This record gives sequence, C-alpha cells and structure tokens, in this order.
Amino acid sequence: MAVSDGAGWNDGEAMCPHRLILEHVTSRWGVLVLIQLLERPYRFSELRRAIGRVSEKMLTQTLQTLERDGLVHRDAKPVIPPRVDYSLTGLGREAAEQVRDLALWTEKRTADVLAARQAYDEARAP
Amino acid sequence: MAVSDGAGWNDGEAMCPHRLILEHVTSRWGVLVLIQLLERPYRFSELRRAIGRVSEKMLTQTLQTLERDGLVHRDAKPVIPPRVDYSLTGLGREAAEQVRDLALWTEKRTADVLAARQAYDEARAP
DNA sequence: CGGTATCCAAAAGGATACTG
DNA sequence: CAGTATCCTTTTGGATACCG
Repeated sequence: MAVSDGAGWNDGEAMCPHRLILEHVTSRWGVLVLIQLLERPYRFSELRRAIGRVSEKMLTQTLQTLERDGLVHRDAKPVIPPRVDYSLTGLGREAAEQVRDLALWTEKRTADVLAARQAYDEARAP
Repeated sequence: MAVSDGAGWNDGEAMCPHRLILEHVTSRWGVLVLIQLLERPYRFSELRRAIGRVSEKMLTQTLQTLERDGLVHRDAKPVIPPRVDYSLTGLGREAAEQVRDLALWTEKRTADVLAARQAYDEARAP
C-alpha cells in the first residue's frame, strides 16, 4: 500500500497540535464546509452541491477530519436509502465564525488585492 | 517542462478570486508568515529560522505570493551582502490579525479537540 | 545573504467502480 | 444516498547546486 491513499490527512509527523488543528480548519475544503454549515445542517450530497467542484473523496475526508476534531457532528439515520446530516458542534461554530469572518474580509478586499497584483505584474513585465 | 516547478501557486483555473485569496492567506506557510510579521519586520533568513522547518523554496514562494497580493512589503537593500526585509502592508495587517485570532483560538481549544479525537478513536477501536 | 533552477519524493486530489 | 476501495494524475514540497 502506498501509505497515503484514501486515508485522509497523514498527520503522523511531530508537529505542535494546534498547528495541525489550524491546518484542518484552514484547509481548502475545511474552510468551505465550516462556512456552509454555519448557515444550517446539510446532507452529504447537498453539501457537495453547495460547495461545488469537490470530489466525494475529499468531502468525505474533510468531514471525517472535522468530525474527529469535534467540530462537526455527524447524524446518520438508519433508513433506506441512507440519510446523513452534518452540523456544527459548539466548538465547530466558534471556529466557523472566525473562518467566515476571514472569508468576508477577503471578499471585501478582493478589489484591493486584484489592484495590487496588477501593479506587481506590470512592474515586472514591461 | 512539468508546468508547475518552481513557480509557486498555479492559480490558472477558473475560481472566484476571493477563494483564491483566502487560500493564499490560509496556506500552510502563509498563515505562519503573516503571524510572524505581525510582531515586527523580519529578514529572509530570520523569518526562516523563526518559522522553522520551512524550505527556502517554500518561503520564497509564499512571500512572493503574499507580496503580489499586496499583503507583504519587500524591501531589498542594494548592499553586499544582500539584505531584504519583509513587513506587512496595511492590507496584510488586517489579514494577519484575523489569522492570528484564529491561531489563538486553536491554541485555546487544543485540549477540547484532543479530547474529542480520543473519544472518536476509542469509539471505533474497541 | 537571498535568492533561482532543477530534480525527485510525497502528498493531495480526482475518476471510476462497487457496496449496504 | 452515502459512502469505500482502487487507480491514476497533479500539485506540493524538500534537497541540492548554483548565481549576483
């Protein structure tokens, strides 16, 4: 086995725990999942559609990591067809609110960043 | 050429700009650079030592991306040996403060997350 | 010192097929 | 529907060598 297929984050290294938590929270899909769940609970496929362009695999991995960290609650109803709802825990809501604030900030400042990029690029491609 | 060596983020895709900015700010090394520079300006090697375990390549890439986004200011003094100081711009400081708050939150909640993980693991490894 | 360029290993991520 | 398992591609990241 190639050690890192299908298992999610590897996290086996010696890194301070809080850096690791920060990486889970700020990870590409973690950010989007947390922000989305801030609105309301979501089912798996619903979440997938809401976020867009995320593969099942990555969404599953992300949700499992966040659940393990105690940020997301997974509620699997024993029905056919299966139904699983994901929601934020109290801890998750705290994290999600901060992440959302950061996301709102980037939206608000997008124009400034884009202008800075243009200036940067023009300065070195004459 | 393998298209993506030595150049930094590829960012060529069609993604909403603010998601991209968020990824730069929350990237593995971006987070740490922003937090460190919040304290004071740093020189390249100084920053490398302060962060620890970051390669020259990744630090260079991260700094260039943040500079291009207008978050970090690069001040290269024309002396021998070269001396380059990095500091936050006004925009960068706004981002850095939010990122730092998130990092402080993870530190404060580390124990809770660790406990959640243990409960999670014990529940499925009997 | 503060980088670039190159090469290579490791990890992330996606497509597909399959299952309860 | 909500996953798992597998295979494969792309991206990330580090080591090394070199340059102004």
